[in-house]
Amino acid sequence: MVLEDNAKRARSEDQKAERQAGILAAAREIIDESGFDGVTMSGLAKRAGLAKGTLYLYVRSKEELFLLLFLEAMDEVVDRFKANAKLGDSAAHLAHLMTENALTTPLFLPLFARLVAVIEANVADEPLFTAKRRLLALGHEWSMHLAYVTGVGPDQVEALARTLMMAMQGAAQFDISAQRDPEGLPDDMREAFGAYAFAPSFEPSARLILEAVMAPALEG
Amino acid sequence: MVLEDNAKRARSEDQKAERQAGILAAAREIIDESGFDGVTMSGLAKRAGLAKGTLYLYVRSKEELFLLLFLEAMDEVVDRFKANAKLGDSAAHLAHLMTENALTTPLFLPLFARLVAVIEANVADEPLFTAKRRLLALGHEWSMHLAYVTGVGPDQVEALARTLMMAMQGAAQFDISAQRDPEGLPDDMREAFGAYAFAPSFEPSARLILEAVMAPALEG
DNA sequence: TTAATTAAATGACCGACGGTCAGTTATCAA
DNA sequence: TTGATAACTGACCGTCGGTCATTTAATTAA
Repeated sequence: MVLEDNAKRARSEDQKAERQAGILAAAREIIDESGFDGVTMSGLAKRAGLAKGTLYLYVRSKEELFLLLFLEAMDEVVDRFKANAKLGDSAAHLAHLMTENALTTPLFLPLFARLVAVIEANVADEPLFTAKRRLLALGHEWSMHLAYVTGVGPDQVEALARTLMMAMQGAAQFDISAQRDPEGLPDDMREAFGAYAFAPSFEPSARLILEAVMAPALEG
Repeated sequence: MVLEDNAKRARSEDQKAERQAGILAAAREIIDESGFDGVTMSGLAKRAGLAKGTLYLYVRSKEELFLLLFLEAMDEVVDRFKANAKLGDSAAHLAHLMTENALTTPLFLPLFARLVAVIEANVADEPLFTAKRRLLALGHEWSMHLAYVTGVGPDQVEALARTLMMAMQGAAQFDISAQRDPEGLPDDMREAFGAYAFAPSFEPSARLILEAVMAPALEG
């Protein structure tokens, strides 16, 4: 289980998994420091203490790397939702939980925003299918818990979950613009960029959507 | 107004505008044939009958080109909504109109999906601000007409418009995956990709959102 | 008509990047 | 100790977006 720091080569499966984890950690560091465009495979190799060729033994492409990071983040979001959302929570509270979960899970929002147009567009088929299956399973888990806490029937929850996911995708997109440093922005642009931050965009929308579906569910 | 086909150089402003229009047209052709990744500046120059350097006299970067294309598409979407949505239309009908407008305006959805993560990320500040101002103005026009046809008050329409735009962004993202040729997809993936096409994703969500906001507006 | 001026057009060139592969060498089993 | 395995390396490649010194068409001045 423990890999020697000075170990030169990863032979066992455990060691290989640790190598990959090290690569993902190095990628997270670079993203924190220089954003997604700051990630280059040469730079990543250097940061992870490997040659560039070695990187490709553990990650098939740059986009697959991002996909792996997103899977981890999505996993965390679903786990937290299952742990925190309780039966009987109000629409407002659920909307708040979803917002907080998404916002405070590192890299979730920026990766979600880039998932389709940037990441999926450049991943080979096989790893894409693998990831997609995992994402669908996670989405299903999330939907099931949502049905449980809201009391929405299994026939309606899929539409509800899809609508919420769509809103979250859109809000994640807007949030990229909102994250821009206001320094150097013209005055009229400052508002235009900042007004679309994730929380004030998503939370009221999620609440509206949840209330619209939960109201009849409670009556019926 | 009429530019000679064999005109070698664009001197007047009209001629320059026509050159740029020709470049945009060539870009549309390439996108139709080979998708967005098929657009390279060398290939575009060849298609437009120009040297690569000349391209950069009319478009400051590849992403600014896409931004210009999106502005045209957005313009068309807003125009069509203003022309087609009438006072008294039901939520279901409005949702249908929005869906059709988005779906049948060439390039609108794929460009919308790429707008933030791909396009904005790589456009210089000045052209970005110019485009953003135009987009905000168009969004405002759209909102005003939406307020008029739904009877939603001016204090609420901004939130409504934002929620709808978020859902449309998300649906546009999903639609990219859904557009993938099912050929060669594993059976279980075929459903997963196809199920998220734009119309069946967006239209019911838009209807739900519109009904939630229009119901109290009609009562009050 | 000709010469001087302007600026549109050109394409060879550059740097950066993602990805590859023939060769090297650490590790382990015999 | 030796041979086999496969983890590792980094020089190299092709592509692409973007630049700029130079060319040349079009316009203006002489």
